[in-house]
Amino acid sequence: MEKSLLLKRVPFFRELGENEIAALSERAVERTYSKGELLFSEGDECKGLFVVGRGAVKILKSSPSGREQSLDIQMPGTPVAELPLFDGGRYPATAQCVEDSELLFIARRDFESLVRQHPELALAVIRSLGQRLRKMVTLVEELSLKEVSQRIARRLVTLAEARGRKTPAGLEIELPFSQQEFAAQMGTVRELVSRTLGRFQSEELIAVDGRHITIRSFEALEEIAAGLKK
Amino acid sequence: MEKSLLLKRVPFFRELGENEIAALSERAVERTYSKGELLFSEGDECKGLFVVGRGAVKILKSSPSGREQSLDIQMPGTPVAELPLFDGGRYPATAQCVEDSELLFIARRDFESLVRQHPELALAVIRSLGQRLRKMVTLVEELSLKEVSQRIARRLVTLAEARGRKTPAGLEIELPFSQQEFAAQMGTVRELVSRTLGRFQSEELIAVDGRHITIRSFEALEEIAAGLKK
DNA sequence: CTCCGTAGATGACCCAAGTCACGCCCTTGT
DNA sequence: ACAAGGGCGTGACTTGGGTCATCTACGGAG
Repeated sequence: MEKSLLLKRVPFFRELGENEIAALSERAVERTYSKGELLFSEGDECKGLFVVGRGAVKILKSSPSGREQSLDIQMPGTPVAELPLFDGGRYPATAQCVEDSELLFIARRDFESLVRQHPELALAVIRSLGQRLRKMVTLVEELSLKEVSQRIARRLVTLAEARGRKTPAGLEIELPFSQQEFAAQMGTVRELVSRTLGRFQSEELIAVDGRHITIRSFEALEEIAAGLKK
Repeated sequence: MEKSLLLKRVPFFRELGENEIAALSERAVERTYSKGELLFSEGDECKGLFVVGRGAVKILKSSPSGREQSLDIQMPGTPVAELPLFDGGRYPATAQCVEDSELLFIARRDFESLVRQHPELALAVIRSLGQRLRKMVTLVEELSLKEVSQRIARRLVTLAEARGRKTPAGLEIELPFSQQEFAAQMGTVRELVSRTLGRFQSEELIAVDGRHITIRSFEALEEIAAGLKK
């Protein structure tokens, strides 16, 4: 059984010993979803905790007119929905698989009794909520106070820092998602992303080839992100 | 000494017994600030936890151009800055007194040792972080997917629900802050707030008299907030 | 009483960004 | 091989909302 292997990868559960992990993986149920399927919808009652094993899960808000704001994308090893699990409320947003995915599901009561036995777990939950809160604060700041081109520049910069490969031509990065998805993360629409990347390219700040982007002037992007330059 | 009285009012510390409260209030330092003073700035290192005793503290982000996005306003009895206290990071935003205020300050190490002795406190922290996170998610949704008039209508509705007084003319509410501040909370500017309230008034949905607002058609406001109507 | 300083109202203007429409390319499935 | 659909590039247009500049009303200080 590899459930326990997955559980051990979750930063969340690092504090637990072998036997707790084993006990937990007894209780955990494996579920598979295909791309596009919903784990739950905003407003649903929270039945338990999900942990991403394979694939990816997007947390999102959507408007009646069909626009979508992505709040976060959970990759393998991350928990989904620890917030409502704790405060007993409903899911504040919708969760959708963006690829075919395998998840572990841990029923609410199982998780609760686990926390009672291991209060240290609460600290891990705090860390996790804290991270999310910081992300949301940053997002609010960008949506409210920054222009779209600034947000895009900022994103390119952070992507480059996180996983850029150095080459003679510059830092190379791979966009990990479609422009549509990129736009949803930045609170704008596909067209603007396309246009802005085009503009950056014509100004020779970047070179675009499909989802493959070479950064030719990291500094200029940083200035745009900071609002010092257009 | 009334420090302990204040501490007992904090939902946060409800779990503590008499002696812990007493011990904590020994350690807590009273500080007074005048209107406009900063408690700390975004990016500062976190020295400890504040608890609002009197007055009010605004948590905000601001842009170089001078615009301001208010994230939250803390009233008496609420803690400020429990997030960086826990994850050890820096303050994610700035805190400013919006009135002359008295606060308690609890040094980081004191709080930490308290949590070690009383792990239940962690659950209280989780509740508090959770609330904030929910607020931020809602804010992101509004900034990204709703128009300004929708946000304003929604706010009037929630204010009315929370503290509206029924009168023959309709529900009456008192705006608890200036239009400037109101705008900062909704991610817009003063002028738009003024104009929108004016429009609502001319459409006879509300009657405005200074900060005193009478809601004449609650339903219409709800429809606007939901985006069903302009 | 008068003088500021702050809060609010309002009109004129401008522009970022969202919408619509279309065309192109590439992949996938039949 | 072809059709169908998804992802992307682009031009044209509209508009919400932010900026600027006044003007007025009110309230406190001197």
